[in-house]
Amino acid sequence: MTEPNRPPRLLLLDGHSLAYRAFFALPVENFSTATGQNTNAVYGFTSMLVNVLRDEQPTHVAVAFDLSRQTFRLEEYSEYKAKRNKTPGEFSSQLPLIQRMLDTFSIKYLTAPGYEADDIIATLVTQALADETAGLEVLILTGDRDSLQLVTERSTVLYPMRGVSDLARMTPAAVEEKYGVPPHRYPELAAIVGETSDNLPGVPGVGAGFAARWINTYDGLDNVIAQADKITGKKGEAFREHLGDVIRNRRLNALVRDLDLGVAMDDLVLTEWDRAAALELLDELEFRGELRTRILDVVAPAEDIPVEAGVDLDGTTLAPDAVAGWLDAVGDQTVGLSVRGSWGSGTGRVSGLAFALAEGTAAYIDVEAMSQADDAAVAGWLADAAKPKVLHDAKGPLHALAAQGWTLAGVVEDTALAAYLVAPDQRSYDLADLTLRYLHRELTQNDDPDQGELLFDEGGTDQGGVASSAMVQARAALDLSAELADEVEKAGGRGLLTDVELPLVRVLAGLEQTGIAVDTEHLEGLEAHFGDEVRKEAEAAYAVIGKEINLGSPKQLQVVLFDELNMPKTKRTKTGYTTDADALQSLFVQTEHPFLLHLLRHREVIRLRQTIEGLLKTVQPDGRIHTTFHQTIAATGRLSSTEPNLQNIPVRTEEGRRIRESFVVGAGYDSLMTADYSQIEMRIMAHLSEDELLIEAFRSGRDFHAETASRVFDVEPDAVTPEMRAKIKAMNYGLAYGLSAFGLSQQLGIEPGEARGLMDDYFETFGGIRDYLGGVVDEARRTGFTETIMGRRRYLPDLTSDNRMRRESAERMALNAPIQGSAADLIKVAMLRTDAALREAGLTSRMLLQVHDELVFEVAAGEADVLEKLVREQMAGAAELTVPLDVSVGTGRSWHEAAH
DNA sequence: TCACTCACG
DNA sequence: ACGTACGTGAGTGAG
Repeated sequence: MTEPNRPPRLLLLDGHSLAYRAFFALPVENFSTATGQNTNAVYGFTSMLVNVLRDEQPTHVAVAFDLSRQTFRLEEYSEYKAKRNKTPGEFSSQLPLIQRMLDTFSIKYLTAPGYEADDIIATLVTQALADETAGLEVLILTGDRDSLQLVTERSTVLYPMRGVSDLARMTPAAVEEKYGVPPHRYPELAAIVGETSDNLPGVPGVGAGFAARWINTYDGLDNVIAQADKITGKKGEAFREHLGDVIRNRRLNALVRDLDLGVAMDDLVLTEWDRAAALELLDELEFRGELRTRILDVVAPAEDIPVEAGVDLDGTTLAPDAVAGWLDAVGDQTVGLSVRGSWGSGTGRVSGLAFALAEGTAAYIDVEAMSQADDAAVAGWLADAAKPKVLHDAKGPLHALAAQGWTLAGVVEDTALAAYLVAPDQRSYDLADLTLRYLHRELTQNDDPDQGELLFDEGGTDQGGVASSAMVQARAALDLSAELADEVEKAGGRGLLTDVELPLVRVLAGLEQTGIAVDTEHLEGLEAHFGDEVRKEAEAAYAVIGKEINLGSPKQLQVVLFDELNMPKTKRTKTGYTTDADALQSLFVQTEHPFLLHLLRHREVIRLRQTIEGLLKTVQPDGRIHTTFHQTIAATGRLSSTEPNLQNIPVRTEEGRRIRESFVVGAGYDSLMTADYSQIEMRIMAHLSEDELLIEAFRSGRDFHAETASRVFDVEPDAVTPEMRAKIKAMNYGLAYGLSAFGLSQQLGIEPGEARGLMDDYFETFGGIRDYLGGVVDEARRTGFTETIMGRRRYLPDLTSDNRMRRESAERMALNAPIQGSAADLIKVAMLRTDAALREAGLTSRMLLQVHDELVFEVAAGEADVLEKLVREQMAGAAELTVPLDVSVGTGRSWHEAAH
């Protein structure tokens, strides 16, 4: 299944030239199987192919091969390609393997007797571009420069630069830039210059520069030839002398564009691949490492996996009073549990429960029709920690069950969390997606006996299929947990899952259920205040430009700023020029136009008003906001918060902080307390890098940024100026993001040169950091993933991308993931420890929020001191690092006051 | 639905 | 030559 809106894109590969390049680029001795089969060309070719499939997402693909050396060109010119070494057997033997690989990917490969791969590609390009309505874009991956003549606005050549890893993107502009002639004139130039690899000599002493100049001056090779007499000097002489060669070259390097290949574009559509055959071939070629993973990632997106047979399920709808007996019979078996009903943060109801057992039986209980005895039996079983249960995404069901008055214990697996740890970059962890991806079956009950079926006992009723779909889901969760257990194990994530993520579900459910109290009157007052400001600024802005526009429309703004007011153009975005705050600020510095000030201020206050409106809408009848925390969204391991997002409440400006005044202590409690880790990410950096100076800076307990600044600038700590400190602070923060000199210069408003110098000095001082950061990327490239202190992995296949932007982006992710992810690990552990300690100590105070490095608590009367001590202890002791974990604590009536 | 902008750590 | 710091969520405009 292809995504419906994917642009149609045809990828054509010159199999021969690419494999040939790979053959010489990769050392044979590193690529051969136990049986002595060489695989370097297969490896290199496949690697290029999957990278381009991944980076370019073509919808149609074909690979062209030369059939033999016997082509029409050889017939015309017996010396054609004569200087080429005899194709070594080590190479030829790999071509059939490449073709088998293509078969398993369901990619067509084509040959044509008497013609070369180039001619096949030229023909397909011509076919593809002829049909304007299809709108196919064409990409040609080839190591043969003759194909440059095929470049147009809609067809691009990807040309391998060195070896097999870097691709040059040859658009018409790039061809013109590199050779000085447009693509259709490239073969004219090549005819003059000659092509050594094809044994086609050109005009001696004439290079691409002169050839391009002639072609441009006389408007094409034909005219150059016609007016050859006019060319003066030695080069002109040489040209006239070798005119025959030039004409022959031009004839031979013209690609044939009208072969009868007998294929239509529709035949080249990428379709389902043969997973079993591909795995078998990968095994046979002994491709075990990173390429295997990359292939499976790229060629096997979840939706393309063929659906295998379903499962038989022997299902029962339990009649009233039958529940206890059924659950008794289950004993201590692990049960897949699916909860029907609805839920939100701290609310919900249960309408049905489905249980599935590994042996194939399943049962459904209509909760609304249950007897009292059933209720008791269910309650007992749910609360029994010795009855192991598997759920998918347990936090929602936990809320619903709690609302029903049921406690859930004995959750041994959450398949959403397991799948997240195995591959944290996924967009969704839907049960249906995972079932398809890991179990290769659809998450629906099946009426087709060949595909497995759902059987009901005689007495069973299933109105609308509710019971059967619930049982199918319970079964899917159970089967998935078994399947994912291996994957989790392989990814080294078992400890993290069992000791951190799984128990955290309960803590998060608690936070959501508790919520945080809001002073709605205060919020409403602010809303009115900022509303006034918005109107005032809008009117002032309209007055300046003499008309009313929608200030919230970047498009209308661009018209005003760049067309009407003729301001200098800002940085480009996809659709125009940016109007973000940085750009407006810089425009103001240049033009001092008052419209900009009103616009900026309007943005600021409308934003605050929006934030307030959003918050007011989410206040529940209990006067509190109950956010939802998501545990499987951030690829680094962080939590996220939605409806509303309480992790991005303004704090950086005075006005913004007024919103924090609205988050207040609730009835029955004394105050709010915040506790946050200071410089958690730099401390992790110190721990991971083992940089002695950095560790020392933290152990000293003095101002960290000033301390590091004094080291970099080599001055006494007292002599560190605010400017020096600010620069090093920006540097310290940027480190964990994979900073660039450019980024740092932007941040600080200094010249890139100065930023570069600053970085050099910094890394000179903290050599351990430099070595660590370099090592992280190398290691990740080798293994395919990064790892946090607690072994949380993030896979970054783009580290080997041929696309420079993607590759560098992946490198920055690789730098950041262990830092941000380790910090996430730490605070999760801190939450678990704190939660346990609160219960242990029997305190009434409770945890309300987590904001990445900060925890917010509601403090019960008389518990302030003991709570602070407890929280400090649990947070600081969350991990044993080579540097101390510093926790700072504040208390107050509101979140604002509780800041420190 | 995507692009832009901007809030947080 | 080209784009430029990591990770999120939400509201709005526009196609």
